[in-house]
Amino acid sequence: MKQEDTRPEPTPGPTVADDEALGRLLASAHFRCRSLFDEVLRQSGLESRHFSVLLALRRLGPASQRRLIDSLGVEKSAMVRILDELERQGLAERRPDPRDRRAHAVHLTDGGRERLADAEELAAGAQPFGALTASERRQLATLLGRLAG
Amino acid sequence: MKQEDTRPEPTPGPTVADDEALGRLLASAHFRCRSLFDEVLRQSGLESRHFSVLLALRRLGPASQRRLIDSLGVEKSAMVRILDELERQGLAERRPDPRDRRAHAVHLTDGGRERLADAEELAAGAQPFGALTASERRQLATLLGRLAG
DNA sequence: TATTGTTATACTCTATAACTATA
DNA sequence: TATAGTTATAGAGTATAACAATA
Repeated sequence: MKQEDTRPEPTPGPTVADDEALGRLLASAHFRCRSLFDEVLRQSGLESRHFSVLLALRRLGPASQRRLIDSLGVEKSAMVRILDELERQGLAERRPDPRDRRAHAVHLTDGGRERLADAEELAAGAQPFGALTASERRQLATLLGRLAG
Repeated sequence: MKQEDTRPEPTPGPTVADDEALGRLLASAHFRCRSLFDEVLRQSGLESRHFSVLLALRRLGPASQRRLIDSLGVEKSAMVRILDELERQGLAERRPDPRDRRAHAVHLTDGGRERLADAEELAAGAQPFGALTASERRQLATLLGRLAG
């Protein structure tokens, strides 16, 4: 029979209630961050989701929807809608991919590039993480990266 | 005329693209955390939002909807729906508040208390922040707290 | 058979406004 | 006038399944 250890735990260990509170904090920070972005971007006719896709297109160059989806972690049906909206505004184009006739090569248009530059200037004023120093932002990115795994 | 400083900035300063990437990380961590919670809680017939309110009721004791709203940061119309669902399952009750006839005193029922205990046991298995040590969790809470302001 | 993209549906969360009954 | 709560609506997000065209 094992001996009972009656000493209190050295570190109490996180309770479920702690996890729940941290989860709410996560939600609140997320929504606040996005609403700050959206508020500032509104003047450019874009929202966060468009901005993210335009940035990805500039970063990756012409890319299939599949590649954008994997790169941004967006649902494929959501990506269809976002690209519809970007095309309607003339900011991106779906062109045929000569190497795979199922796929589209999504291109950033000149207009899209300009609009992105404008949006970037606006977004610089959003400062959604302005409460944190550069080092703290890196800390946060590391911690969140481990969670998003 | 001011002299041009041609030295590179010591710390490059966060770009808008960095902020955008961090925002996506925040979103992804948030949704992953909630889906882990919901998945594990499903067996108890509760979802995260119910769990949060039940925890708050146990923590605060009988409380007005206004108090729950302020305590959890939920919209008042959302709180109405959550309490409707909890009442329908017999887990909480809206009773008249003798001191303010506009307000309800929301009570946790015995059934609610039991269901909460069951849900807590289930939720302990969710480990939404299991990738982090206790100290990292505290770090994360501090950083997010500054963002949620 | 698997993959790319499309369409449709459902549910959650936020946000807002209009409304009631009280204070 | 302001507050507590209700109802309704709109918009964003996730998630899923079914489908067409192509690999």
